[in-house]
Formats: sequence, C-alpha cells, structure tokens
Amino acid sequence: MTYKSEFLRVLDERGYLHQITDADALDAAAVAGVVPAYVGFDCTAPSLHIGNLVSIMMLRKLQQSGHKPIVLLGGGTTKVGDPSGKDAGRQLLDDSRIAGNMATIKRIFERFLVFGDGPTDAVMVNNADWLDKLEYIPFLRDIGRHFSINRMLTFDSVKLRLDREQPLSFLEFNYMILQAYDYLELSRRFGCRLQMGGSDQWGNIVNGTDLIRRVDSKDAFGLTTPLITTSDGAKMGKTANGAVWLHEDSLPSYDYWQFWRNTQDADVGKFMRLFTEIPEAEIRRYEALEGAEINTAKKALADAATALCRGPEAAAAAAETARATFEAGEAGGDLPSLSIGADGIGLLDALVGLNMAASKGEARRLIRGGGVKVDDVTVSDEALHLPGAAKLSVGKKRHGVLVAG
RNA sequence: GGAGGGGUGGCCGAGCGGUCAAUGGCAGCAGACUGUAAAUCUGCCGGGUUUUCCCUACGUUGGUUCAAAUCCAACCCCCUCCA
Repeated sequence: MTYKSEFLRVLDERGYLHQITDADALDAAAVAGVVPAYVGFDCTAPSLHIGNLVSIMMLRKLQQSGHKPIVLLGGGTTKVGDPSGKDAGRQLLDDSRIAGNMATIKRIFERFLVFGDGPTDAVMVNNADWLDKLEYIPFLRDIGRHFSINRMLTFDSVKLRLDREQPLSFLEFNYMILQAYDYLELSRRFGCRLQMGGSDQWGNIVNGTDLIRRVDSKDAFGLTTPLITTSDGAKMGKTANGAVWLHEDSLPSYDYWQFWRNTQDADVGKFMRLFTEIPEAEIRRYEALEGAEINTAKKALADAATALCRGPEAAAAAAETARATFEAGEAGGDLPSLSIGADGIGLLDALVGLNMAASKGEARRLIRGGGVKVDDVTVSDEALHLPGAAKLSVGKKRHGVLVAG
C-alpha cells in the first residue's frame, strides 16, 4: 500500500515494516501531527548490539520525519533479571551497574538521535521510575484485571515455551503485563501513541495497545520490524569474538567496519536500506554490480554504517586500515597491536596477547593447520621467537601488529 | 506433599562401570577454490606442557570400586500427572 505519511513511507521503502496494528489510522495520525513513539531496550550489558540497530534506526527515521522518539530502558526489568533460557543463575545486576550501563547506552543513542526538550526531541526514560514503586494489590486490581490468562496462553512467547516443555516462570509470564503497563505509563506521561519493536514483540505490543484502550479509552498503535536474518537464514550479528557491539569500548571501530565489509553478497542491498542512509537510487546502482565488483558496494555499506554509529573519522580510519592491510599488504594503523619488550616475544604468546587465539593450544593448532603468517609468510615453527616488530595474521582476515618498545 | 521422567562440552543430542576429553549434528575457526562473498571439499574444535604426560569437566556433595558420565545415597533444579 502507499502511505501518506513520510514516516511510514520511508519505513516501508526501506524494509522496516512487518506488522502494524492499524496501518491506516497510524498513517493518518502521522500526517496529522507529532506522534510520540517508543522502543524498549534492555540494559543488561554496557552496550547495545547489532540486533538492536534496526529499532534504533527506526527511531531515527521517526525523528527525521518529524515525530518524537522515546527510548525506554528496562532498568526495572533488568533489576529483576530475565529468567528466560534454562540457566537459572543469570546474575542480577545491582543499581550502580545498571546506572553505568544506562550511561554508556545513552551515548550510543546520541549518535542517532537528537535529545532535548523540544516537541520532537528524543527523550530517554527508565521504567524503574514507575515499576519500582508499584504496589502489588493495587496493580493487580487496576491492571491485572484487564488481562485474561486464557488469552495470554495463546501468545507465541508463552505458547512456544509451553509446547516445548521449557520452563516459564511466573515472573516471566508477567513480563508482558509489565511491558503493557510501560506503554500505558508512557501514553500518560508523553502522550505516546506508538510502540515499535522486533517481530517477537508483537504480542507484548498488542497487549499494550489493548490495555491503553481499556483503561484510558485511547487509541494506541503498534508496529514491528521483520526479524533480520542473513540470506542463509542465520540471525545476524555474530563475529568470531561474539556480538557486534555498537559502543566503541566494546568493539573497536575497525572490527565494526569489518563486520559490514564481510556482508554476504545477497544482503548488501537490504542492509544498505536498513542500516545506512544511502539514497535508494544509489543502492540500486550498487545492487546491479556483479561478481567481484560488489566489493565496492560492501565498502560503501561499511563506510556508511560505521560513520553513522562511530562517526565519519572512525569510519575513514577503519576503511584506510582495511585498504592498507588487504589491498596494499601493509599493516594498517587501526589493527590491534601489542607492544613487546627488548627480549621480543614467543609466537604463541603474541597470538594470545593479540586475542588472535583464545589459548596457546589453539595457537598451536592454527600454526599446525597452516593458518598463521608472520609478515605474510606462513610459519610452521610453534616455538618461533619474534625479536621485534612484525605483522601477524591468522587466516586472511585477522591481523595484528607487534610494536617494539 | 505423592508418582514418574530428566539435568552431558557454545547449542541440540548419544553414551549408561574400564578402550570416555566423551559418537553424531549445528555453530565456530583454519586450509583449498575465490572476490575480505556464497557453495563445496579437507582439517581443527576444554586447558596446559618437554604431546603416547598432567590438569579440569558429564547438576551438587558424599559413598561403593583397582576403576564412575555410567552404580548407591542425600540434596538442588526442570518437566509431566496426581493432591
């Protein structure tokens, strides 16, 4: 369908839309005036990762098209600890850790959104502000009465668990209620009329819109994004070292750039639409490239995505390091480095020290398998001693440098 | 509270007294081929080391045994049914 509002038109064109509760009404609302909208984020870690990026970009599009983004951090729910999965012992975070995480997370958002007090400025709130104060009996009476267990049991998040005979604690069962309550609270505080999230959030979001309708007799909307997978079906966002973090303290910009550079051919266009602001016409041109030419497109993707998240300078530095390393065969300045003393260092220790191998045993295996190069020459001597500066490589992609001194 | 089933390496899942650091599969890493892609084939895939050696590991703690992931006991947790 064609949308009248800039907001939905952009989301549609760029591939962000999966489901909308009432597309026509939301479209009309977005034409008529400012729509405050929110996305909730967990704050168990000091950084968000690529999996959150679609939602972040969506908030950015929202603001760019003249609406108000609300970033909701789950300080309250984080404190309780998400009981999902089978390992019961996930540690509970204390207030100071959560506060610390929230501070760094806010810095990520500042790259994507404009915060302030204006009508379309972004705001960031913490659901601990209201969840902490809830009183059980009044909450049950005012809110709990609107939830039917029969219906809750039909939601995928619950149903799948039960069908698979996986544990589902009462606490977790209550998550959807708490999330619905968050939406109600934001509706009251900021006039929030839209909640967005990943497709797995659909049930929770719909609960929120229903609750607002029942309690306050107001219309509220929900919108979800498709689950972003790579073209071979895997969830995106993993590298050799784990999650692709958005904050530079958790993942160097060079690695961030490399993540995008290594996108599969088939995903380049999709990722450009979702994670960059390259104009559609230009994306089409990139998509038309064939064979090895598509590497140009991947570099453009990496440049643009890194510039958005890490800033143009970090992106340029990463791009230059990659160029020097891969195309000129030199050691680029952004590569991980390890300084060594006058005595030099053993090859195994160097590999471990540069995080290029998790253990000496792994380093040995890599050497035996012919995967390690020193200054571009494959080595076979595990006991090799490196006297001074050198470039180390594991495979084709992972490089590091030893710096004398 | 009662009865039954179950807890194994990042995940799934075999093993059910020695030959078990533990079959398979997935994921991951490396090699070959390429384009820092995909697919395919090959190798690796707990840690250490002076590599037919030593640690650590099959929910937890004890016990039986020359020997336990495997048997016994207690405890913890999960699932199903009953109350």
